[in-house]
Amino acid sequence: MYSKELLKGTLSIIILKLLDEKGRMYGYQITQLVKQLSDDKILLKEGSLYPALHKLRDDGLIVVETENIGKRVRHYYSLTPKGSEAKKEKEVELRDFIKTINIIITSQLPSYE
Amino acid sequence: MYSKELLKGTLSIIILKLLDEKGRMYGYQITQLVKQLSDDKILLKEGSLYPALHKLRDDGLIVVETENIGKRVRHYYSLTPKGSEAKKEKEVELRDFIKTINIIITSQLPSYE
DNA sequence: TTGGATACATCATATATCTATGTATATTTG
DNA sequence: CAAATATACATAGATATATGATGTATCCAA
Repeated sequence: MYSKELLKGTLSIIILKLLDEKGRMYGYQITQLVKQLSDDKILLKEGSLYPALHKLRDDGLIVVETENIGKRVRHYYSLTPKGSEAKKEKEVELRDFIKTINIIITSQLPSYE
Repeated sequence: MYSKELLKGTLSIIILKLLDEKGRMYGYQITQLVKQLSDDKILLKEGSLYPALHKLRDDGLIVVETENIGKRVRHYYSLTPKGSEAKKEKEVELRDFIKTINIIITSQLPSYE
C-alpha cells in the first residue's frame, strides 16, 4: 500500500476513468477493480470511496441508479456529459503533472550555485 | 498551476531529490528551481514550503546551517544519512505509484460485467 | 524613493483520505 | 447447519498537508 497522501487528487480521476470505460459501476465493484488493476497496491477504503462518489454526484459529474439485487440495494453510477468532460480535463492535467514530476525526479543538476 | 491536491505527497520527495542533487539549498532557492524545472506549473507557496522543511528537519531527514548574507540570514538545508535513505525509498515508491496510475488511466476494459 | 525581488515565518482555512464503527444480506466452508 | 467470509452500503471523527493571508525585513534597480 502506498503512502496515503499520494492518492490524493487522483481518486476522482480514477473513478471517472473507470466509469467511462465500464459505462456503469457500483461502489464495491470499483474497489475490486482498482485493487485488481493496481495489483493489490491501491486498496480503496469505504471511507474514501463513498464520500468521493457522493461528492462527484453532488457536483453533477455522475448519476446514480438504484437496483434491487435480491433483498440488497445496489447503486450504479455513470458519467453525466459534464462528468465526461471533467474526466477528459482531469486526465490531461494528471498526465501533464506526472510528466512534470518525472522531469523533476530524473533531473541531473549541477551541485554548485 | 495544477489542482493543489495532486501535489500532496510529492512535495517532500521533490525537496529531498533537489537537496540530493544540489548538495545544499535554501528555501527560496528551492521554490525558484521547482518553478523553473516545472515550467512555471508548480509554484511552491511559502505556506507550503517552510512547514514542509521544518517537518523534514524535525524528522531528522535534513539539517540546517545558518549563513549570514549581508544583514540577511539564510537557512541552508542538506540531507542527513537518514534523509538520503528516505529519499531513495520515497523515490521508488513514487515511481511505482506513477506506474500503477498509468496502468489504470490507460486501461481498456470490457464494458460488460 | 519606491516597487519588486529576496528571504524568512506563522495562523487560519480547506479539503481529502483513512480509521473505526455500524448495519445488513449473501455465499462459502467446515 | 453454523460460522466465517464476502458483499454492499453509510457516516463520524481523526489526521495530514497544501493554500491564502498576513507579517517582518533586506536588497537592488528604475
